[in-house]
Amino acid sequence: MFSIGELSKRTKVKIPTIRYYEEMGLLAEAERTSGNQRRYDNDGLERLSFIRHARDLGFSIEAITSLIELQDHPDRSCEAATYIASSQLADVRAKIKRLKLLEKELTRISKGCDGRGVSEDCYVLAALADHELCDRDH
Amino acid sequence: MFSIGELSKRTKVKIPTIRYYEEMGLLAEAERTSGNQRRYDNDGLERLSFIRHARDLGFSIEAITSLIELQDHPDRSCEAATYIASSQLADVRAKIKRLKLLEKELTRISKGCDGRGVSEDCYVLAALADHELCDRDH
DNA sequence: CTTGAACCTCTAGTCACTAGAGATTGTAGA
DNA sequence: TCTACAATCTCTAGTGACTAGAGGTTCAAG
Repeated sequence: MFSIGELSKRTKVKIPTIRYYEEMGLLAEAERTSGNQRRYDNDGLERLSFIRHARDLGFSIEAITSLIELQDHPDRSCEAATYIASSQLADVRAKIKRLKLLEKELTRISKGCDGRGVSEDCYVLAALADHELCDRDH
Repeated sequence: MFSIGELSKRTKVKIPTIRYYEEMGLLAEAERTSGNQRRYDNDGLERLSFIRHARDLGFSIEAITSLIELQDHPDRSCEAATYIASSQLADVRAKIKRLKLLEKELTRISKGCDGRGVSEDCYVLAALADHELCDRDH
């Protein structure tokens, strides 16, 4: 049995965040000492690691809640879990695509006034003002 | 002179968002009719387009505030603006890098239980629970 | 002059935390 | 056993960039 601070250190999840997860129902309510402090065991550690990993992968709290529910009801859980993971993957791919477009345009914009003589107007500001200069929509 | 609804239509920025930008000081306070409704001219339209474009590119409200200040004080504005744009670009590139790692891992996870026979435990959940399976840290 | 769409302000909610105040508890050393 | 102080507790409020809704007012077409 260990304290919230210990759990925090082991999982690298900040203390207020742990309490927040508990409040949100992601984490079961922890046992308490007679003095009302939380105590955790290995189960709590594993569950929090799971949550942390899923958050790192960009799953929303809502999605994680679903995944946890699936863990507790193993019937059909595999298909549902795969579905959630695939949606997440599609989401990530869409974000990458969009960011690449942004990268392209920002590269163009940033190159405006490099080492060479600075013209009267700032190219960066002009580029931002004039959407027509963009190669594509966004 | 046109109304906030008209401005919204032309810029594709929602009405409450326009008011929010005004409140944040991004947009100058609009002129008002005798009945207290906002009226905009071409200047307002251009400034909002600028803001919208910058937001689309992921610039924060804070960064846009700086860019707008630069527009009003053209001395040295070019270097400063280029700096802001470059930071933004670095940020975007970092995000892309991170998302690509996530994509890789999610692909691996999603492939767990495809069409073939569903095993006893869900691979997706197991993969999420066990960080050790990851190729890299995140 | 009437009607109803569009506008106004204000408050509160979203997501996933984070920060701080003020009080209580746990624990190591004397 | 006492003391000191680090760690914990609950609670409220703040973050960024909006979004939603209530309840009231104004504009413009017919």
